[in-house]
Amino acid sequence: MGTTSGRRVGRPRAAQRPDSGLAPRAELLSAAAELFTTRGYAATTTRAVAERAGMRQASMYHYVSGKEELLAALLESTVTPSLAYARALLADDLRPAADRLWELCRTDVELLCGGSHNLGGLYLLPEVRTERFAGFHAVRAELKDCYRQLLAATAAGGTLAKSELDLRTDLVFGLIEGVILVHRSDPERPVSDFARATADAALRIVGDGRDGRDGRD
Amino acid sequence: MGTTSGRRVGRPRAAQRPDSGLAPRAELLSAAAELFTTRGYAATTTRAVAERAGMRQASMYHYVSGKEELLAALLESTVTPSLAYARALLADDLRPAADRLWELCRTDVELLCGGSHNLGGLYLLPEVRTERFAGFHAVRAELKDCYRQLLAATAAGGTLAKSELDLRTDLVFGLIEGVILVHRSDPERPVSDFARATADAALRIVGDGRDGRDGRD
DNA sequence: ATTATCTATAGATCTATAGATAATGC
DNA sequence: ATTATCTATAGATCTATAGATAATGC
Repeated sequence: MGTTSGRRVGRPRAAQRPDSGLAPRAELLSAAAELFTTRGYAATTTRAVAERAGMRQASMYHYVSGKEELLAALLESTVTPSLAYARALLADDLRPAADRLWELCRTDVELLCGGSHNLGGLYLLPEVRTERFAGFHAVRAELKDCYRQLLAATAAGGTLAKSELDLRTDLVFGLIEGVILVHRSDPERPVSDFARATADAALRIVGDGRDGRDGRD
Repeated sequence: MGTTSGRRVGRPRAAQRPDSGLAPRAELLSAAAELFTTRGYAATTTRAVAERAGMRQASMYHYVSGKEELLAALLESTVTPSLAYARALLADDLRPAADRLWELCRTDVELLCGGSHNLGGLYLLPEVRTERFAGFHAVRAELKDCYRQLLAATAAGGTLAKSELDLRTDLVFGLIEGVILVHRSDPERPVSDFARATADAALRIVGDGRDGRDGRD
């Protein structure tokens, strides 16, 4: 993987820094994650990304085709693990749907807020709405559909008309994604507590009264 | 106001279009609102704003000092009316706090989603976090504090410890602001219904069971 | 020979200012 | 004379490519 040894092929970097242990492409992604989330996508230059990853601006093009590829990769990395987990939960039809929905919410919040960078914040960038990120949007739509199916399978969800079900799905999904903003406003709060509290809130929106679903609190 | 008559002082515009009826500064703000929300702040050029407002790029500087001033003005215009209303509700101590909180949520969603542009979406721009917009942040913090006070005054809120109160305030406030994203995903839904549903959801997060607060539905 | 990097730069912006111009007002 | 606009442009970017260079590999 090129991460291991000390001596590496190719011209040495101009400004060498302590080895991050990451492969160059991963370093670029990490740098982009930080800069895109804190300064915004459009405001971040290729120079800023490359330099933070320890290389010169032009060298970046050895690994990626440009900024767009970085953003696309980051977006998909945010949502793909959630989808995998959501599908597993959907298949596990022994557990009550409300428990599984709670668990999905909790895990999503942990994933969104847990990473070192506020990756979930990338959802919110206006640039993301463009055609270029259709792949991400498709995965996200599937994830939302998992939410809808779980919600429909709960006791409270079963009683709702379709339009009302769609509305509550949107509200729950909106709460989970919007939670990024909340986390931003108080990053001190322990993520695991926060994730549980958000999942509780989500189930209250669904209309399920029970709290403290995992026995704690 | 210069809006009234047909013949106006000064060199005529190069590309004249049907009179929008707005004063030039208002035209600029409206153009900026649309472009900032749909394409993002950093990605929007002064040329794009000016041209959409019907004037050449350089002419914009006759009315504003640059893009930042436009964004600052738009942000404050979004949050100032909410704050005024929140204060009025806070002072009206005859009505139950839960009713007033519900009303505040509903009105905020209407204001955020109701305008022709998705102005609330500006909150989400990463650029907004900078020092330059301290004025906006101050007003927003006051608004959030109104939410906290109303929430604390509800029956359910009165039983909460301080940290739990802060958490629920953040969740409710996050839901209201995040609702912009939900609205984006389905702009067809009638705003007034949506606003009521969101206010219901907010009160469920607070822990107050009652629904359909204004007697409808 | 292969590879990962570098330096240099052309071409395409974008912002903000300087100075000219075409209206109305008096 | 005053005003609102225009055209033109200097200076400051920023992206993406071309071509050179300094390592290891064989």
